[in-house]
This record gives sequence, C-alpha cells and structure tokens, in this order.
Amino acid sequence: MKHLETLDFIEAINRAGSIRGAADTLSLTSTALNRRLLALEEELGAPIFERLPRGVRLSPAGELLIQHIRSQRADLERVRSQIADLKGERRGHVSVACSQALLPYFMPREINAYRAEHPRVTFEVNLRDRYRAERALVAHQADIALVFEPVRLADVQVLATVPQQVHAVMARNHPLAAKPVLRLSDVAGYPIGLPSEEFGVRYLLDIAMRRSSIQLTPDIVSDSFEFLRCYPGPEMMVTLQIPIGLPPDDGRDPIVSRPIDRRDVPAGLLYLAQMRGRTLPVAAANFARQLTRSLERTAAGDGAEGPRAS
Amino acid sequence: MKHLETLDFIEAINRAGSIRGAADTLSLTSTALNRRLLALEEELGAPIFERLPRGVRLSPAGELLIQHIRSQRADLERVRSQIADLKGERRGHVSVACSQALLPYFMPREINAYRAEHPRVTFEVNLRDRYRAERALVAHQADIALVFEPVRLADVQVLATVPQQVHAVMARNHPLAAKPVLRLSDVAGYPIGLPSEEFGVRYLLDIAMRRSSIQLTPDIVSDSFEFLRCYPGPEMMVTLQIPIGLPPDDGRDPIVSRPIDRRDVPAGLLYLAQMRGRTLPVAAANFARQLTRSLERTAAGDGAEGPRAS
DNA sequence: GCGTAGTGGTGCAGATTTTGCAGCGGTCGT
DNA sequence: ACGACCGCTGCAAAATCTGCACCACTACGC
Repeated sequence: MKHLETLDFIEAINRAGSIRGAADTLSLTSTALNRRLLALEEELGAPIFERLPRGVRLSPAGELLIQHIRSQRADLERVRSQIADLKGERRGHVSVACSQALLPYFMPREINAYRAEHPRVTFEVNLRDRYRAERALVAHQADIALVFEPVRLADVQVLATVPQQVHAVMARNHPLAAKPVLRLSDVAGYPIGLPSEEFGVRYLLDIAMRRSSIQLTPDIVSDSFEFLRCYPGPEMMVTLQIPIGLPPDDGRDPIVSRPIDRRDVPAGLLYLAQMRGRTLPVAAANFARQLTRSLERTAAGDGAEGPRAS
Repeated sequence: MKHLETLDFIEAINRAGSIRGAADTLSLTSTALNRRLLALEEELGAPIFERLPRGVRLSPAGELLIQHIRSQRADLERVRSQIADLKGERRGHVSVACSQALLPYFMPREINAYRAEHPRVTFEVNLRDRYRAERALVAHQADIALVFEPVRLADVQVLATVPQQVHAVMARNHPLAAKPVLRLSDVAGYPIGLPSEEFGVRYLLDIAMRRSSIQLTPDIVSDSFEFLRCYPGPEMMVTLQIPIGLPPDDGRDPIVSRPIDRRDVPAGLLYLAQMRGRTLPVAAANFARQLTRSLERTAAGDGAEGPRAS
C-alpha cells in the first residue's frame, strides 16, 4: 500500500538502528530515506528518532507513532480481508501465538479442520511463552494467542478459557502407571524431568510445592516438552504436562499419562485471547470461533477431569 | 498529512457524489482525482465506488474503506495530541455531541472550567439528538457524547450516567409553583408545552402516559427547549425539562421548576459516552474525566432528588 | 428523435516531486 | 591518529503526478 510506505520505513529504521542500515535492507539510498524521515518529522512537529553518534533510537514520540503504525496496518489488513470476504473469496491469513503444549496435537488438528473448510486461508503459528505471546498481540504480530496460565495484561481480551489438570507422563511399564490418579508424593520417589521456570506447568508446580511440604527436585530441566516426553524411558523418569499437549491414549502408545490429584496441584487455565478492542480479520475471527467451540468440547470432556480414557 | 491525502479524496468524492464535483471542491482536475481513485482501487483489488450514469456511489467495499479512513484519521489525531502532550504543549481539541438540555448551562460552565486550566484546548460543541449523537461517535465526528435517554448502540461505551428527574417549568407566579412536588395530574389542568417526540423527556412522558390514565395534550410542541422556556408566561403555561437544563434558582428568576413525582414519571438517565474501543486524545480524555466528576457531584446533589433549592 | 449537458475514462506533454551521487562535519573504536 | 561509520545537504537525473483535449456513454428536455 503506497501511502503506508513511509511508515514502513520508520519501522525498518527502528529495526536496523540506523538510517543507512535500513536503506540497505530497503534497496534505497540513505539520502531518500533520510529525506522522508525529515519530512515526516516536520509534519509531525516532533523528532521521531533521537540522533546518537552511532545511529538513531526511537524517541518517546516515535514509540507512540510506531504503535500507531502497527495498529493502522493491522486494521487495514482487516479491511482488506473483509473486502475479499464480500467478494466471495474465502481467503485470508491467521497468525497465532501459542504455548508449546499446543504445538504437537491441538493446533495441527484445529488448523487442518479449518483449512478443510477454507483451503485458501494461510496460517502462521509461532511459539511464544506466556509473556511474549501477550506482547505479540499488542504489537499486532499475532491475531490470536493460546497460552497456558498467562500473565494477564490489561490490553488483552480473553475469548475463552479451559481448565487443564496437570498430568504425569511416563512409560507404560512405569510402576506409577498402575494407579489411575497420582498424588504428588507418589511422583517424588522417581527421577523427574521438569519444564523450565518460564512455563505455566512449572509455575503451577512451584506454587503447589510452596504450599505443601513435598519438594520435587528435577533431574532434568528443559525448555522443550518434546525432549522431556521423548527422553528415554529406561530411567523410569516422570515428567509433567497438560493433557492438551498429550496424544490420545490408544492403548498401544509406549507413553501414558495420569492426572495429579487436584488436592496437590490445582488445575491451570488455558486462555484463548486477542488484543483488547481490536476487530479481527474475518479469517482470524472465524478460526477463533472454531477454537472456542473446540475448547468447550475439551472442557466438557477429558480436559479438566480425571484420567484420560485408557 | 501526506499519506492520507488520497483517503481524504475518497471522502470528498463520497460527499460530492461525483468525481468531477469533488475535483472542483478540492481545486483539482477530474483527471488527477480519477487517476488516484483508479490506482487505489487497483491496490485494493476491488472497486470503491459503483459507477452510475449520473455519478458514483460507495460500493460495499467502499463503505468498509471509508469507515477505516475515519478511524485511521481519528487515531492519528490522538497520536499527534499525545505527542504534543509530551512536548509539554497542553493544547488539543475536543469535539462534543450533546442533547439540547446541556447547551444553555451545563456545557458552557464545564468548558469554561476546563479552559481555565488548559487555555490552549479548543472545543467544538454540536447539538445532536440521541440518535445522531451516537452515530457521530461511530463516524468519528465527535469524541464524546452527552445525551439524555439514548438509544444504546452496541458500538458505544458508557463512561458515566446520572439520573435526571423530569421537572415542570413555569412562571414564578404560576399556581403550581406553590407546591414543592407536582403530580402529573396537577399539570394536566394547565396549558402545556412539550418537546417533540425525538427528545428523551418526551419519550419518558409518553411511556408514563401509556402506563397511567392521565393524558397530557400539548398546546405547543417545539424542538427548541429555549423557545418553550421563553414562551410568554401570561398563558400560565407549563413545560417539562430535566434539571441539568435549568438555571439554578436564585430566588429572583421569573422562571421556576418543580419536580414531577417519580411515581408518575420515572427518572431518566443522562449518559456520557464515547465510541467503544477507541482511545481518546488526551484533551478529550481529560475533559471526559472532568465531566464524570461533575456528573457525580450532580447525582449526589440536586439531580435525581426532589425539589431544587428554592 | 435528437440535441445537450452531465458523467467516467484515456493519450500525451509539461510541471512537480522524489531519488541518487558526491561530499561535509561529527563521534567512536582501534 | 586514523579509519569507519553516522546523519545531513547541493545539485542534476529519474520518476511520478498533473492537466489539457478528447472519447464513449447515459439521462433528460423539448
């Protein structure tokens, strides 16, 4: 879009940290870029960047402006998608930021289902921890976010929540697999793998451990649930995860899960959210609606309640 | 602002109803305007106007676009005002849409008070009935609206409400002026002046009359409260108004007001509102905050309760 | 039935704006 | 002290936009 060109340039300068640097990435001369910046600052009546000896940095006015630019671009994108929608072209793009637990099973299944109905809708799925997911919404880098136990920012609007009881994950031949529900003290007797502290599951566990006297001392800490799940079973290791991040038990999978008694660890909440006050593009809004329905089914089914079908 | 020029042109074409007509008002050739429109439609991938033999008319896509343009311009204005604000310049502009009752006393007093603190803030006050006030908010033609008994649109966000009991207004020597509180049946015995049907006071009265058996047959109907208030008193006429639209009784004013018993006519609500989801410019936000405080004082004082000090 | 006045759209030449090159003065790191 | 990088500024070339004359078309008046 032509009339947003200059504003895009501002973002490029901000990313590059210098006018000359941004000019290179934009296939432009520093002259032209500098001229445009000066003209815009003139129109605005305030400098957008502070001039440093080694480049430029956003001024307070620039911070405001760049926020405006992002919101404006996102809104234009929504308008374009609405226009495409009323032309009958069911295309569009959805950008999702989500927690790690959603990546292996839930999101692929949901996106598959959606694209079966709307094949011309494209998707972008980015792993963002609970802090960065919310910041991505505000910066218009994601349309919707699906995060476990988020830090609730004021600028974020919750579309749906579903409780998720923490589950213990282990090999099928693990001694604990015999019990349908585990106490935290059961788990404490075996080698344990835990996600690192920025994750919601760990956050819930840390709270639970502070309240009770039981201490879980992790033998393995990782920021990858996939790694923790795949870590060889011979050690009889136990790891912890929420059910939405686990495969449905088909009775043959070498990995099984058992819920932790909720007297020990309370259920955490999985949040579906968007930026507050924003009108989503049609495709994103429709996909969010589908997710809401799916999450409600999850909540009614096996999500919050005890043992998974096994 | 340079990059919004083309979008302004779209609005001009929409207003004029034809490209050539808009070109005249913009001091441009129809050629240039036409070219820009075609280029924009190309970029957008859809026609913005339907071509009629006698001019042009907004297409559905154009409706969407023009709404986007307005919101974009309003948002840019907010950014500019925020930038001016952090430069220490306490200037800005506030656009208010309000009911007739607010015009003679309340709004002048409030704006005076505000400008005493912030002399460089300019104001625009427009009379809008309760339908048009809300549409003005959505069309970004007003920052805030102050209306009595509005039809509540979904896109409008309520900032404050204050109940207003309907008062009867009459000459000081009117027989009814002797009673501190009037029943509707008292009023029915005298010549009556009523506001026309689009006004909130009339709306409340019509409801009250439907519920009871008392019928007020107006001798004068007007869309001007000022006219009704000034209509010569010799006729011993009674008219109806809400207290915020009446002068404080200083004991000498030839016009006095008495509340109607709330068993007959329930109190209506005065709403302070803005467009839902919009972030107001600093000046408008501050003024809205002042109004909220003033309205709360009004509610605590003489607004909802019985007789005014007299 | 035909002219007229209005509409949006187009080719081409001139006006206007934007871009790029070369060079200035400055600060930092080596 | 030197080189590398930074933001910024004349001046000429390039690109873009504007305006005139003109076309095709439709509604309206007579």
